[in-house]
Amino acid sequence: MTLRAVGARAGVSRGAPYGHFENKEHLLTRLAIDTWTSLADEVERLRADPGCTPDARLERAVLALIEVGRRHPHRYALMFGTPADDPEAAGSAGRLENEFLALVADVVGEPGALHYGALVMSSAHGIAGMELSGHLSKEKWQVGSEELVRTLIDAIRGQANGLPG
Amino acid sequence: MTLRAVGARAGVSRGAPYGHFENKEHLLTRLAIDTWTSLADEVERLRADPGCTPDARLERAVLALIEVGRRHPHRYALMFGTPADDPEAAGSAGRLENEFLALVADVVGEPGALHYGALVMSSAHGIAGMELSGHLSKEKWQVGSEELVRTLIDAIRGQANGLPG
DNA sequence: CAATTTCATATGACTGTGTCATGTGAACTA
DNA sequence: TAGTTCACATGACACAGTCATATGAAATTG
Repeated sequence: MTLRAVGARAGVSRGAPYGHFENKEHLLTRLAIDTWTSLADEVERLRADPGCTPDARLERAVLALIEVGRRHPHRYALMFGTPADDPEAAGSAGRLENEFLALVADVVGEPGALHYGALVMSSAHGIAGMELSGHLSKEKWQVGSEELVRTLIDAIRGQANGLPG
Repeated sequence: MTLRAVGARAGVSRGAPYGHFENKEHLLTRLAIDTWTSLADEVERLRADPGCTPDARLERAVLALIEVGRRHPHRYALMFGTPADDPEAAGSAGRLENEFLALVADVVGEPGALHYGALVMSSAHGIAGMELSGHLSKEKWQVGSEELVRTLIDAIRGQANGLPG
């Protein structure tokens, strides 16, 4: 997305955004932060929903992340493309990570939650990325993202419960 | 990387690459293909090494993918950023995917190899991506990529062997 | 050896994009 | 009414991707 395109869509000139943002990267960082925050809000609501098992809640959270990639690929790329050294970006990303951490802890227990949380977060991001880039073709692998998420959660639950410590 | 920078490094002018590549995207696609191919070669050699267990071989293959991300972040981004609709790119990517598939089959058995292969490939990509974007800070998660890879492989092996079908 | 074709590259021009200095008009304020 | 503020437009600059054209060296051909 070019700044001219942003301007055109908003009906203003190309230089107008520079009154509100220091440069293009700052504008993009703002978009990334908003996306992180909105997704964190969604997962937070979802985590408060008592109407399903911890497994199902975690699954829906992971699918929510993947859905952002499907619906807003550019925004999704910004989330993980924006350097994490911006404090506000790191904060909003951390909020989502903490939501995932809590959901994972409900599935695998508190010890090891960080461990499996990192794996779930990374795998979710990887599934989204593979699907986005077209490298997760159903024709090739005969599975879709939804089944992968299911398999992932089953695997870590089994691993965590079967081999404590 | 701009084409002018490519030219400067090669000691030629900015337009010189256009005698060899149709446009910038084609040049970058070529880089992506070379990276896919080189990694597939490396994993193929690794797979022929009889000196370690199937687990260890798969682990080293995943780490090889992550290592590309560490050493050549731009090339890594090109691999999964280049649209997979280019036939040659799809072919070279498919070669690496098949190497992974074979390695995974040695660990979890033939049935379910596609299933777990897709998960391993996606998770590996996700771990690499999280590390690259700085979202896998050891301070936050208290784990590094190496341990995540270990955990991932343990989890899918346990899952595949414990619950057949 | 001379003429010709081929080929990689240089050069200059055009477009599009990020950026900024400056100007302008409207809304708000004293 | 005059001054301040604020968002935006305008025009300019630099740079990147692209292409048409020119040049000069190497290879080929007679």
